[in-house]
Order: sequence, then structure tokens, then C-alpha cells
Amino acid sequence: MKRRNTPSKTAVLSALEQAGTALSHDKILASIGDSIDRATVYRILNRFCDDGITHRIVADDGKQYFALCEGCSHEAHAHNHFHFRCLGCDSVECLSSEVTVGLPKGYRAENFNGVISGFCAGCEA
Amino acid sequence: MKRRNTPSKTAVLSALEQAGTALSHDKILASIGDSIDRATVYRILNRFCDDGITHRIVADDGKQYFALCEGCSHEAHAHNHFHFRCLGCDSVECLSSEVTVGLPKGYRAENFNGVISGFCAGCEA
DNA sequence: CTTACTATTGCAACACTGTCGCAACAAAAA
DNA sequence: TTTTTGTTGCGACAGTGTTGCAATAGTAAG
Ligand SMILES: [Mn+2]
Ligand SMILES: [Mn+2]
Ligand SMILES: [Zn+2]
Ligand SMILES: [Zn+2]
Repeated sequence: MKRRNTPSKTAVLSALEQAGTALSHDKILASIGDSIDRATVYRILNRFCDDGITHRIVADDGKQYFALCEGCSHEAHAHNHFHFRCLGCDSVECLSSEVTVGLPKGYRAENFNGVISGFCAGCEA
Repeated sequence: MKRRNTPSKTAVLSALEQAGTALSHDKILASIGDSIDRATVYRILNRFCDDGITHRIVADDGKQYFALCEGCSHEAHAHNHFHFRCLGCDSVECLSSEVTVGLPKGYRAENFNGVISGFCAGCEA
């Protein structure tokens, strides 16, 4: 399935690059300006995840957030890091340190999803 | 706000005790048998969380799971542990080891939510 | 440039999860 | 038993994410 370049795809990618942090669907949609259909944004982001361009975070608000992959080789992705969701400014950012978790014998991990919510330095004041 | 004992409350609690693992709303509802209204189960579980009887896990399927608190004093709860969600048998269990995550300076954590999904020993075969 | 192929889009409809208001009900205390 | 008020059932609702389908528009071949 060969990918095509479209204005929608470019717009979503730009929004993510410009933000620098993880974004939810609605934030992306707001950033773009409603010129693109909701379902299209969902599909673009799912495609990005399939292609290893972004990784998906399911936060403790039940919503999905998307962050550009950085420092991931195309073959070996490492996403065993936590994310911080600020309850004040509603931002989600990747925390740098990678984590390893011991699993019971015979268990195989497929996906890591770590989110800590609280207040960032700016909102703590 | 004083709590009352009702058949519904008892039924939900029994379901959790009997399961031994974390349960989602629909699993609880199925376990009870649809005699109780959906909204009631939601409210009972929210009450349990408020009262420190259960803790809430938001898994990477976007759904909420509830597990009885064990080894938590009523004042000091420690829920900095991961949970494992099996993609095969759709069970969610608490992993024993508690985790500490370093946050950037000035950040304050309010909630920890760690989920690893994959395949448990039984479903790995 | 033109054509053919098909990935992508927009729209509507849908499934699902979780919440809330309100009147009726029932647990607990008086 | 009566009173109080926490709890329930029902319906409606908001939000998130997915999917089917016809129309559109990248892309590469001719
Ligand atoms: Mn990556
Ligand atoms: Mn606890
Ligand atoms: Zn903040
Ligand atoms: Zn399993």
C-alpha cells in the first residue's frame, strides 16, 4: 500500500512538528482549523502509527495522543518511556528516561503505555 | 455523605472479589447478570474509588478497569505499579513491583497509570 | 499532456464508553 | 412506623473513534 502526499497529511504533520509535544485529535483539528474532516485526521494518524512516524499514547483521560517518533530507528522502536499529562494546561509530553518492567515468566509485551498526570512546573505555581 | 449497603453494591464487590483481577464495567455487568442498570454500576465503582476501596486503571484500549486495593493503608495508597492486559484472554492484572519515575523539576504527580499489553503465559502458547 | 489506477477524502452513520438530571425507591436512623 | 436522604433506574446526552461508500485527487505510466 503505497502512501500519497496530500495537503491533509502535510497539515497534520506540520501541526505535530510545530507543537513539539504530543497532541490529541481535537488539538490537531483545532490547530489546523476544521478545514479537514474529523475522520480523515483519525485515519492519517493511524497511518502515521502504522508507518512508525508517530507513536500513540492512551492517557488516563481515555483519549489518544500522538507524538512524533524521535530517536527511533525505522526498524527498532523504543517507546518504553512515560508521558506526563498536565491537568492544568492539558499538555502531554514524553519523559526522556526509558523504563524496563519485569514481567511474569512466559509473558510477552507488545505495547508499553505509561502516563503520569499532575501539574507541570508552569501550572504548579 | 454516609454510604449505604445495597444489593447492587454487594454484587459489584463480590464480582471484584471473586475475579481477583481487575475488571471492566462490562465484565462486571456480565458477571452480575444485567439485573443492575449500567449507570448504577458506573456510580458504584466511582464511589469505590472515592472511598479507596478500588483503584482505577485506564488501559490502552481506552477502557477503565477496576481492581480492589490490596496492601493499601486507608490513608496512604500506593498505586505506582504496572498492569498487564492480555490481548488474548482480555484480562487485566496488577503487576507486583512498585515503580518510581523521575519527573522534571517543579512537576507534581497526581496519578500513575501504567499498562503493558501483550500475551500472558496461558495465551502465549 | 493525457490516461488509468487506486490511495485518500468527506460525509453520514454507527458502536461504544462514561456522565448526568430527575423522579421513584429503599436503607438507616429516629 | 415515620422521616430522612443516599441510591437506583431510566432516559438522554456528550465525547471518542471507526467504518462504508461514492467522489476526489495523487502518482506513474503511456
Ligand atoms: Mn518510535
Ligand atoms: Mn489502593
Ligand atoms: Zn501545565
Ligand atoms: Zn491471556
